[in-house]
Amino acid sequence: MTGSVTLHDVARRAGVSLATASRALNGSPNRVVREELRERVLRAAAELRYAPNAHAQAMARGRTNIVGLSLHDIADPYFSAVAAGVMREAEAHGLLVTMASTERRPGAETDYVGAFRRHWASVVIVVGSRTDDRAATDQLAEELAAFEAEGGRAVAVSQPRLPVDTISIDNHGGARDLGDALYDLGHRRFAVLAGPTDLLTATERVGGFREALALRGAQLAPEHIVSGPFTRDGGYEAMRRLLDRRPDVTCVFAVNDVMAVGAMAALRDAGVDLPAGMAVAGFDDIATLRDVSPGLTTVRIPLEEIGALAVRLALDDDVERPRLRRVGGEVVVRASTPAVAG
Amino acid sequence: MTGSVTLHDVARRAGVSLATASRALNGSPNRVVREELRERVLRAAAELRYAPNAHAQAMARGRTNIVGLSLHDIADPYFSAVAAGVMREAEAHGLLVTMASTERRPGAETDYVGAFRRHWASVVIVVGSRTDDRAATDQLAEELAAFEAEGGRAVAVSQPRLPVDTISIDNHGGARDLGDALYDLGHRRFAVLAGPTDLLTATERVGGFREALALRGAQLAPEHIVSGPFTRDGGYEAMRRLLDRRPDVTCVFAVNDVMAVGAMAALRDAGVDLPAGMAVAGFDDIATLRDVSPGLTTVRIPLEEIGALAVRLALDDDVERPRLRRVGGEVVVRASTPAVAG
DNA sequence: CCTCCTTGGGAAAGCGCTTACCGGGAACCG
DNA sequence: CGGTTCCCGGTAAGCGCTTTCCCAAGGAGG
Repeated sequence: MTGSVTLHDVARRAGVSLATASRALNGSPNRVVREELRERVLRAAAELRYAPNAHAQAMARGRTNIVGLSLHDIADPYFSAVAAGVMREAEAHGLLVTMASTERRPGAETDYVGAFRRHWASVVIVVGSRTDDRAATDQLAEELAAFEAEGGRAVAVSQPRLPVDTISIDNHGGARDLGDALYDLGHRRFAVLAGPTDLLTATERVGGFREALALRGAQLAPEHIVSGPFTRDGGYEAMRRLLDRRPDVTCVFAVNDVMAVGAMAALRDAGVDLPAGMAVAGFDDIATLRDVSPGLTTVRIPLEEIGALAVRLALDDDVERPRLRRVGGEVVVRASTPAVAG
Repeated sequence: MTGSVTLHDVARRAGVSLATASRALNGSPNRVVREELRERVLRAAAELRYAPNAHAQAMARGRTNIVGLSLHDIADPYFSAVAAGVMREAEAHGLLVTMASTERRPGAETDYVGAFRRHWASVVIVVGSRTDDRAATDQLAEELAAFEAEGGRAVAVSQPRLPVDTISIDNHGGARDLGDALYDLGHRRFAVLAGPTDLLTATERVGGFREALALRGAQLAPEHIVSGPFTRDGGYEAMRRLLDRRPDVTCVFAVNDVMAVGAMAALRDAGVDLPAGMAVAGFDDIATLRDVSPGLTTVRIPLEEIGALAVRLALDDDVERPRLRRVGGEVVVRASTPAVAG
């Protein structure tokens, strides 16, 4: 950028040296600037609309106020909720958030963490969950370790096996509780729209649900488990494939709300009456979807709070690290899963 | 950050000077580095896991690859869709997005643009629309002008009166078309949930809708226009207040989808049958809400495309500026607005 | 064999800031 | 009244990189 006003200009206009100008503007520790000079400097800065160069400050100070945030897709309400929490908390601490969307491209997290390293981010938050690609996870772990070795602080959300502070959503427990609740409503024959098989978030939810059913002796046949992307269309397609198998079930658990809504659309298109013809449950309790009709039974996850927690974890300097925080969910029963006769 | 590997380390390990190391890594223009040295440098860099310091590069080069994005609330699907477009396009150009959420706090945009200026962002995108606070707008205009004077490029979305490239959504025309479509379905007596009165996006939509009705001679009494925040709860509350007035209307236009969904919830809670008891229309065609039931009639706005366009506008160097791009919407009629007998 | 050009590496000057460190003057003490 | 402290402003050394400028070496041409 050309022509920007520098501290040099301010100092000259105020008739003081660079050092004094800097001290006047930053109020340097145990160092006083005479009130008169201070005011002269502040006035000059205001008159010139001086804006300190963040890069120069970063170089001189050796640190920044940047939070790097990597997530799968900001348009997905799950991630945008977490991002909102991160941004709210970051703002409260005077931090600026630099965000990168991996679009689920393998290895993208690692690239972005690298970018954040180059920018000397003081905090990096990685939100995601891929379980299959071991090599990619190892690379990410290595990059994060390098980042922390340089003095940065990293937090992973829903991404285990990383050598940093981790926030883990209790997908297993939430799905188990949901399974129990659905059983208690009288359902016995279930199907699951299982999401992507390589996403831990998805497989944990399937696992918890299966466990609940197994304990109660309810049915969940392998052919009643259909996988598919974590999207609306993924839910729609998975539901279609399930319907093709003419399953003898009364209740479908889609492992996230977005898929559940797609599934409901597929059911409607197939002429199934909702909720009477089929009970549908989701997971996450996405705010935007709280008013779908019939109201979607789901597991509420405090997504914004998780984002905020990630920032707080990164900022407090606890001695023993890495730490693991588990965040639980709460079953919310709505109209989409009516009680049925046992 | 301490302990990070610097170019100096790489140069020493490769047995060359800083200059050569830099040239080898960047492939400087009209300047050749002998292949053998080049390889030595690259190998050394890889072995040391060298990551160039972005701030040092910014200082030396006088520019950055940062896009600053300011919006109202990333958790709102309208803004997260635009943000997704910005990020996708930015990524394609090797840019990093730094994002700030104003939470609708007055003057926050100006603060954030200031922060982006300090970071020498090469592009700043402001998404928003506040019409009342003239002083705040002027300050923002001044800040953006200063930013562009320093060589940056700014783009405003839905925010007129700013001395920079602007993308304007045709709210008026979209709402007009929607009004026409609803009229053609047989509706004659309308109400509007008008959104915040200080948001241009909202008032333009009301204006366009009113114009369509006026032209056709349909009714839109002032007491049938209720304002409220652009949120789900805003829609719910506005609808409640409207119902208290026992309006004699067959169709409600909520000026965005999120409000429309809240309104539908309020109608259901009031025992109104949907869509038979009341037609409801929205605006935006939020992707996440495309499967609400009954399907919401709305005006589709290409939000992601608008985000991407903002980046492209900022990057191409057209001579004549500032430019104005108008983006239109398209009416999508779904089940929430059934035809009625004239 | 000498001069002129080309090739390509290195030294060093910044980019804009922070922060030791230095030093002059005033205040205070014996 | 000289010496010791403070107090507070200035000088300058970096932070890690890019890039201009200089210069040595080798090849071509006379």
